[in-house]
Amino acid sequence: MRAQLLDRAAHMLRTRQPVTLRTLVAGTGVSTMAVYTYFGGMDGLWQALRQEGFTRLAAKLAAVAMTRDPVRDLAALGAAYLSNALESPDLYRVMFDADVELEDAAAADETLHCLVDAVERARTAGRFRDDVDPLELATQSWAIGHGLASLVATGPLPHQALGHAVPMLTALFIAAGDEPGICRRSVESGWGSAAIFLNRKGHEKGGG
Amino acid sequence: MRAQLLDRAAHMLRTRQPVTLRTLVAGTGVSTMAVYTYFGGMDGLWQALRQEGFTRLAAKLAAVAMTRDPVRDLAALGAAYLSNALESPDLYRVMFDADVELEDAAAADETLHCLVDAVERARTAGRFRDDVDPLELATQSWAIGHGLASLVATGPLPHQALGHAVPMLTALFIAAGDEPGICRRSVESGWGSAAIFLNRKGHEKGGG
DNA sequence: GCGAAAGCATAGCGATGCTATGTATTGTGT
DNA sequence: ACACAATACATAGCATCGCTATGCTTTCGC
Repeated sequence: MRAQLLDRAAHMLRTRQPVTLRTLVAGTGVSTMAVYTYFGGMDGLWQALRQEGFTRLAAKLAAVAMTRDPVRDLAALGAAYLSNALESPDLYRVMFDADVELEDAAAADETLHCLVDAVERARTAGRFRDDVDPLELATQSWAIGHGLASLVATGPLPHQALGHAVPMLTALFIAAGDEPGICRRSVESGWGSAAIFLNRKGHEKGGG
Repeated sequence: MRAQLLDRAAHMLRTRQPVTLRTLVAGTGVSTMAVYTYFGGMDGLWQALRQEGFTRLAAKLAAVAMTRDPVRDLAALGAAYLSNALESPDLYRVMFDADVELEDAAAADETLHCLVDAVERARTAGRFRDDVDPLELATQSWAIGHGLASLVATGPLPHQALGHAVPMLTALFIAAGDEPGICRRSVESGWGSAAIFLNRKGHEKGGG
């Protein structure tokens, strides 16, 4: 039942229906009190939705196949991140929008972990300098991804602006010590692994 | 009266009081209808607040003194951007948070204009390559600033994470053709011009 | 000084999230 | 199997939200 309500809330978010206490339970045959027994109120539901968003994101990132090229993997993770943000922009917005700020640092850190790992692999592989702090570079990559995703999801920038991720990540990794030519190829390769979504303008605007 | 309501709304935002139709007019001696005559409703007020946010930001950016070093200026603009976002994080959130998305592209473009100018100056000064698209590089700089500002303003990242802007902008500008050593000095110089706010943890948490 | 129009106050509407109370439904001990 | 306790859910009502309909006051045109 908890999962059913969460799925319904996510679906209503995706279909741009207003998610209110009454509209959420309408159609499920269940009453408003269920929201309180399971989430303790609407705030709890939003919080659970954010957790769900981070969980799905982590799953998407974990599904990215790692290769022998850690820089490529970093770009692939960035592409997966942006792809996920665009698949359900409203859920992505909820993940950062809300005023409730509980245990997000933990969830965000968890999500970032694979990025940190990839940076470490790149460093031990000699692609990045030894003085590169994996957590710092991962955070910077995240900031790039989030900046683009946020600007695109909230309106001001068009879809295709996500393509900026390629030169930005390339610049960041080159500054971390990677060789420019190789880096460019790696990033483009990683980006292409999941960029099908990103290069199409509005692959499915109205959710069916 | 319009300005008074706007200022009060901004103040309530800064002091974390809930901004509702009734709490907004309470204390001003004016009634709820004033909001409708001036803004046409709460949506109009939020929209006006966003406009106000962009206006203040544009003023802050315009107040940055331009120098002979356009790369330094770019970093100074970035620092001003982040400084403004941290001075009133709730207002900054409103600028991008809301579901209302009117004429923001115009306001955002206007705000970005000085960035584009600085990039063009850097290019004509020989700091950047000729094939650098000023609008693209300005947008990328903006994405970095917004990503950091957003992640810090919405919670997950601590204040000091804004310092990531220095290596990130440096990497971006070096990739645009600037000479690494000079670029680093320019960015650090520009960053230092307004970084007093940014390096202090929480310079005035509770608004007085 | 009179009619028109705009600015603002009052009261009430539907909808929101939430809580108090009542009713099943489940689990447990003997 | 039956009584009792605890949890899960439905119903009804509360305060508050943004908004609108209506009436009063001020201001402007002439």
